[in-house]
Amino acid sequence: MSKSNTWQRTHHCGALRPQDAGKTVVLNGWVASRRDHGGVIFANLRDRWGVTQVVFHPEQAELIAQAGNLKLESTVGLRGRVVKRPDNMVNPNMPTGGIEVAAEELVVYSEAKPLPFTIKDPPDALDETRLKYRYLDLRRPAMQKNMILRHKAAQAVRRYFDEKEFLEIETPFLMKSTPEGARDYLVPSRIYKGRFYALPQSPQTYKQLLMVSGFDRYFQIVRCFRDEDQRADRQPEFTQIDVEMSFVDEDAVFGVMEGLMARLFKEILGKEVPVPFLRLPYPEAMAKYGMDKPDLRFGMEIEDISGIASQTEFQVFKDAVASGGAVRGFNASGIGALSRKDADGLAEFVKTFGAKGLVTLQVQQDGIKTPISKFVSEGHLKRMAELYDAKPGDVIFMVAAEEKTCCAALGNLRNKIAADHKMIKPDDLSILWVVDFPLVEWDEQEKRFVAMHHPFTSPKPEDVPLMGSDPAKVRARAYDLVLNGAEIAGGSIRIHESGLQQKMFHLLGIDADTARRKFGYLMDAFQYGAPPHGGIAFGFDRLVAMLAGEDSIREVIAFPKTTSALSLMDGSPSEVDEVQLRELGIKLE
RNA sequence: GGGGUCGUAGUUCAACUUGGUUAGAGCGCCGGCCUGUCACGCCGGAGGUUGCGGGUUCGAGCCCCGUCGGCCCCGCCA
Repeated sequence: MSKSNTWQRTHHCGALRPQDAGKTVVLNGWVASRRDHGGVIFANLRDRWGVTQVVFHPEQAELIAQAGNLKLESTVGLRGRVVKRPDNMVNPNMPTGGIEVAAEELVVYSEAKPLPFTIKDPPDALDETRLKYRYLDLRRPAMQKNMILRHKAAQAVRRYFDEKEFLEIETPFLMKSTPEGARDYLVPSRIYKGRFYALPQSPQTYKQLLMVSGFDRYFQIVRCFRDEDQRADRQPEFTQIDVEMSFVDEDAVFGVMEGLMARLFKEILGKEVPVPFLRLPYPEAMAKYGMDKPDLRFGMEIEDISGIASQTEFQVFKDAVASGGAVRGFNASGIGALSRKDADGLAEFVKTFGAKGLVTLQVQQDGIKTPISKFVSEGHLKRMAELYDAKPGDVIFMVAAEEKTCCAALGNLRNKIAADHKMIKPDDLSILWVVDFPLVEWDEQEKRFVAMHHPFTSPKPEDVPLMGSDPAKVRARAYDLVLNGAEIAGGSIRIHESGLQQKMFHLLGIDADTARRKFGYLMDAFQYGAPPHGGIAFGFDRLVAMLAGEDSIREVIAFPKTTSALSLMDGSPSEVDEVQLRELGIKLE
């Protein structure tokens, strides 16, 4: 059989069952394993559908010789007869374990060199090795499963929006660089030297313009680019489910998105998700959970005890309150005794969020054990314990700092304690809207207000008068969707009047000239009949990662980059020819 | 930009408290044996610029400085 001809398979490697016994079949696949017994030889053939055992019998000398030379991960074609295995040889761990294929003819399409690592789950290779040979890593069943799940989620999204009369419309990847937001990836223009396109951080302005065009109900599964530092859940390019609707308020957007989430969980995981979702105001989220993406799968709500704390003789507490900060904490109920080492570790942890230290109260049968007993009377300690409703076996964690630091330290500590003490049951689900975000926040470095969401987010109508007098108090018509403590979507009802948009730019310290130069097209568009509109964007990679039960979005992206934005496989970014640079009019320093 | 952690055979790891002879093991690879395994088994063998550069030392995988790279985190991410 010539190698140039690919045998056309009759079945894939996960298909055959005992009822197929007697059929002559052709399989194509990779040699996943080979077990040479000196006489009989077994091999497993793998493709993306499954694995099938092939058996070579010693009577066929030529075949046996071929099989004996089979290299792992070579691609082969195999013709043979399906044989039902005797009961004592059935492999119950394989879907195809009831049969094997007795080989009659074998062709090696491509012999594989020894692999840098074994194709198996979990991988026995480091991330670095996996990324360098990503095409091999993707052969692992777990990765294949993730890619299939991602595909299914994308198809479910498309079906859902299509049913709801949304239109999928593509928007440009080469667009105008905009101020605000993340650092842009720039693309030099060859025709106009010295000018640059930017890759979209999101199709935000385009989808708003599509609303002006009358394409009420738009969605797109679209790549976005942000040149910022990476994390387990952040890649330089990532995928959004981008959505926009006209003539809507928050309720209309929430309704459609809750339906989408329910559909995805049902189709992908077979799980029912109760709708509507809880709506938690931002100030409450910050006060109780210390963050705008709270995980409600466990309790340990944060309480402010600045009142009692300032009455104690503990200078750290008194100073914090006196200087306008707070003393807050939460009760890690039932975690039991805390070793010195654990306590030190947790203190180090909160320090990364700016806290100076961590105060612990260990409530025990015979009293309260705390490092601050020298400064705080027994009465005060008891009142604190009461305030946190603490019983023996509980540990109260407290941080004294300015409010922002209290939130960050305690909010993240709360998550860590829950994770460390395995407080989250596998099937628990926490899904909620966080609403009533501030429109802007003060940026100490830039000495100006910056948009908390983005500059096109509408303020609440009743708060518009405050834009001039007390901007920090203005609430936005913005919302985030939070799933198990991760922000998976964010959106808002937008500004659709050029006047209000100008006011917003003014508030952000963007002068009229700059606003016109950067966003003139949007403000112009709003003057020709703009519908009230709003929308949302999902982090599709994060969503898929959660559905797949993965901690890092790298596990659900076929070809991800490293935390330093390198592609270890193809070596990008790379230097380019001098000629290319000259054409673009670019000189390197 | 900052912090933590890691980098030793193709690969995953080890080499101890305190720098000291020839840097070890599993898997993989190569050779041999094996007719029912399914991570087959057994015997033997090859395989090393200890990421890279410099320094300290009689002597460095180990200590110091720099650099490159992986992962996690802070900042950043409208």
